[in-house]
Amino acid sequence: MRVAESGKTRGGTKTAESIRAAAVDLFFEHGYEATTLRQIAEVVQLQVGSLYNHIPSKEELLFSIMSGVIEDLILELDVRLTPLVDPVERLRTAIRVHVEFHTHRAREVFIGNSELRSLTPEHHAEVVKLRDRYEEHIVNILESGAKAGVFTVDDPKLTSYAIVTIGTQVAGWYHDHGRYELPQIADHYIDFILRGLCVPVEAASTKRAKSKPAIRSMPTRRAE
Amino acid sequence: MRVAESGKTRGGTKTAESIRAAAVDLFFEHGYEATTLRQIAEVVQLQVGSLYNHIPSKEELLFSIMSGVIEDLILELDVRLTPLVDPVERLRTAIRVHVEFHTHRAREVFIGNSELRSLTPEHHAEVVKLRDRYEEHIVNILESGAKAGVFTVDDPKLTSYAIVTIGTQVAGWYHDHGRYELPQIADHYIDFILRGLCVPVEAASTKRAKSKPAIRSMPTRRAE
DNA sequence: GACACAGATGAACGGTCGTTCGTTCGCTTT
DNA sequence: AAAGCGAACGAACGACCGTTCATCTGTGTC
Repeated sequence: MRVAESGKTRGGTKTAESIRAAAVDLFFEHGYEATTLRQIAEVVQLQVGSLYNHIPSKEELLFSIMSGVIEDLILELDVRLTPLVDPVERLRTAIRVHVEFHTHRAREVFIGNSELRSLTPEHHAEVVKLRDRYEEHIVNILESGAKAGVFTVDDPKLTSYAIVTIGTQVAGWYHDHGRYELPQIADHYIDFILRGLCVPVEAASTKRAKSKPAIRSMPTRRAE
Repeated sequence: MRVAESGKTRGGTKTAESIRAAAVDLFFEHGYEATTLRQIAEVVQLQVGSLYNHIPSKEELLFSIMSGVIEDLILELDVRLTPLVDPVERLRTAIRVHVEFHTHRAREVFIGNSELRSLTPEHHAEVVKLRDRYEEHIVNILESGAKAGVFTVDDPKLTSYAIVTIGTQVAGWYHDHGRYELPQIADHYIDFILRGLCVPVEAASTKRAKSKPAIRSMPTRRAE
């Protein structure tokens, strides 16, 4: 899979881009409030004041990270979903994209999920709007599948919460070269969710899987 | 259901208890790092310095909140699970306890899930150990159910992640007098999860439900 | 070689932070 | 009435915060 790299989609000079990258690392590790502009400056080998040649403020830096990652996610989902029409296949792909994106961009995603309250009211509202727009995609898939009679879903919104959160939390513990391969994880949850929607999984799950046996080992430790 | 009220289980003077309560509110609303001891002092009508007659430090205050809430959760789960032997019934109850506890103690739970990195390494390790102990309970239920042949579960650990996270995120948007009743939410997710484990839900779900029709409306907005 | 200009510098600003501490207050026990 | 003591006070500590700004530097253009 190809997920757009951090920041590739948005412009920015070399320096601005490395400031952003350093901020992502530090915000992820210590949190936005606990991260100092002086720490960021040290990583990018600059004086504190020099940062302001590239960013308007600390809060704007956070906002650009948070809005950027959701925009990329929506973009990626759109691209991957466009050629598909079958609701089951669309849901399967949506889950796969969600899991893959959230693990590939885990640090940014984590920031996006935990630093909302540090935004100004205006930026807060903007990010929430983007997030809503994403969840709407999932709900739409569920509803079109329900209408087609292929999903059994009491309440699309409630169910979408479950689906999204399952995929999101993978980012919390997955890391490369861990015990689980990413496609395995995605398939595991896809099957789990499809069964939850009363889709006969054996027939639907032929795209992948079947190759590897069920895994029994555990990941070492959840991140953070 | 009766969930132990915040702090009831642990001792503490009147003042110490109101400091803890104020801290929970403020940590929840603004985050640990962004919360000032002066804010806490103002809420409990004290001078800043006086707080130190009741707490050893700001970090210890956070730690007592975080460890306390998990301890209460484990306690509650133990109490409710003890009389049950049937794996399906045990899982059903575990999910119900998880959802109910996480909504009743939403503020503390949110703090517990987001402020881990503000703890000292020692406290961090201790909280993680408690969390692991809780998840072990869920895994055990899944494994005993799998052994009994009533659950179909490829990977108990992976599946327990999904189950726990579904129940946890409810705390993020549920609020009293919202569009959803708590038992409805729990039942909805219980059925969803049981189907994911290949348990025939129609036969198993007679305990509750059937009374109200499926709901279609949405909650106003996710919290935070 | 003069000029322009983006970007780096580093000192400084006004604030706020968690924590400490000598002191005082008010209640209980003698 | 005196002594003892937990708790509140309030000023102070040193450290660090995000941000500003006048100044310098280096590179490309004419």
